[in-house]
Amino acid sequence: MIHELVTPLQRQTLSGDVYEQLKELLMSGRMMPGQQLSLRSTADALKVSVMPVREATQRLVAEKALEIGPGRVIRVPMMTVSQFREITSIRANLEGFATEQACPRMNERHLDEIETLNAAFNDELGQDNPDGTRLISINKDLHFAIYRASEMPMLLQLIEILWLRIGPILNYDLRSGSKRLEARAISDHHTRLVKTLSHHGKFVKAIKTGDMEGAKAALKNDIENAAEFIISSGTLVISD
Amino acid sequence: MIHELVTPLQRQTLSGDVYEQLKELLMSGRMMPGQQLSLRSTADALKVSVMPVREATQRLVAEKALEIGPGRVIRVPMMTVSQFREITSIRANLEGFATEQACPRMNERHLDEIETLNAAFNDELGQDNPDGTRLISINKDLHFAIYRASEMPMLLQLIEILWLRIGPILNYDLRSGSKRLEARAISDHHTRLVKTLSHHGKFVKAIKTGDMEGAKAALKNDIENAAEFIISSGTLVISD
DNA sequence: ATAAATGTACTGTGATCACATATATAAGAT
DNA sequence: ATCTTATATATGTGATCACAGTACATTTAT
Repeated sequence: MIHELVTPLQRQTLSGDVYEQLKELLMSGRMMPGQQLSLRSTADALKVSVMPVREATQRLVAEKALEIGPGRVIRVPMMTVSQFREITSIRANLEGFATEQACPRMNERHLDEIETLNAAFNDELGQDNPDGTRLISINKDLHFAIYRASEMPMLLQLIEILWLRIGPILNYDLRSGSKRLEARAISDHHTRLVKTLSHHGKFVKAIKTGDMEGAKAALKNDIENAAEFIISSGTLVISD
Repeated sequence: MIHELVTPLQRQTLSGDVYEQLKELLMSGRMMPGQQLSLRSTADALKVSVMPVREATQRLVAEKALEIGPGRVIRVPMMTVSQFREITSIRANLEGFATEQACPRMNERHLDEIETLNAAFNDELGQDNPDGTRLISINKDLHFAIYRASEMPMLLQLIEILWLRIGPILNYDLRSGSKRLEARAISDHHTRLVKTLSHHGKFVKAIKTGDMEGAKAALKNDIENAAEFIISSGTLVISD
């Protein structure tokens, strides 16, 4: 029978689709901090009514992935250094906890997935001109593959909220950095990025050998080094 | 001119007000797990249009404080034992972290506020018939007074999401418990509750003396004992 | 008497219109 | 030329209507 072959095609709500799209835009850094977005224009761009866009944006505002400025303008939030430090601190704790919970629950499928992602990451890293956006995308998938092994959906949701907030920062830095620095500095930029991100090697290794404490330590190193890199690059707002 | 005398009346959005109201209803346990709510009826009850109620409920659904069941019915979620255990585990970690961060930032004002709340809590506890709802309310204020001292608004928001989910469970147990048990068992019920909640004594004491590790330990004790009490009371869903 | 069909009253979702307000543009006066 | 004022444009918010479902009771046919 056909009925059992085709996808149930249970159509999500339009609001949900719009939310997912905007979320992806934010996490992949296609929107830069401070950028405004209007309900009607994005509704036109997405070929939907304003209604779904309203609900999606309101949800993102609730998650602090967007904010309403003076005059009720909707924009992607700027981030101060202290705010960034706070999130980094929370991440080190929460994602460390997730790693700790994930380790004893690791099975073959998890390890295969992680290994594949790690290989893809190193492949991209070996290219002459590594695609920063792609690196960050794989980076995200790698982290969440580990956290998902903890079998704690609620914990995962909390971590996602944090990533949603730092997503724009990560990629904005990456993109604006390429333009801001002259050619010479760019390679330096990349060198530092590579050095920062390559901590994953130790991280993944620790995960695979079941070294829980080692994995936690490597993860915190990863998070804090990346944060230090972002802060020193000067893309954040100084005022508090 | 009158204009400068009257309250600025900068009215928040109606959606925001409705959200706050529903949030309060949920956290104070006025709605029981499984209870449905319709947009139009609650809109009528609140004397507003369905529009604000829609946005408020959607936000609560996003925070998993409400859920959409089959037929797209909106209801306050049931909670399985494993889900409850997960949240308890996350809470012990996250609120422990908040306490750790709060301790070195404690000043006189914080300590005064905490002391006042602690006194109110013990007063209510000393009554013949302690008001369970009030106890839980003070309990919540006490915890958040401490967490707020951490000066980490983002961390606070994450913890609030967790409390929003367990709020209904806490109070539902308290209310249905009084009816479910016969008179004799009720006093036993209360005795256990008192014993469980009175861990606060040690908790507050540790906070005031700046004993960070002691405070963390007392807090985890508090959370885990309360959780054990809830689980053993049998109000949670067994199926997973 | 039982079961199938139908109707009715709900549900959330999406589109469209009305409104108050803020921002930018342009016209006017000094 | 510059500052003020007025108009126009665009913004989010809220209300209302239309629609596609679902649950349940009533009715009808077997």
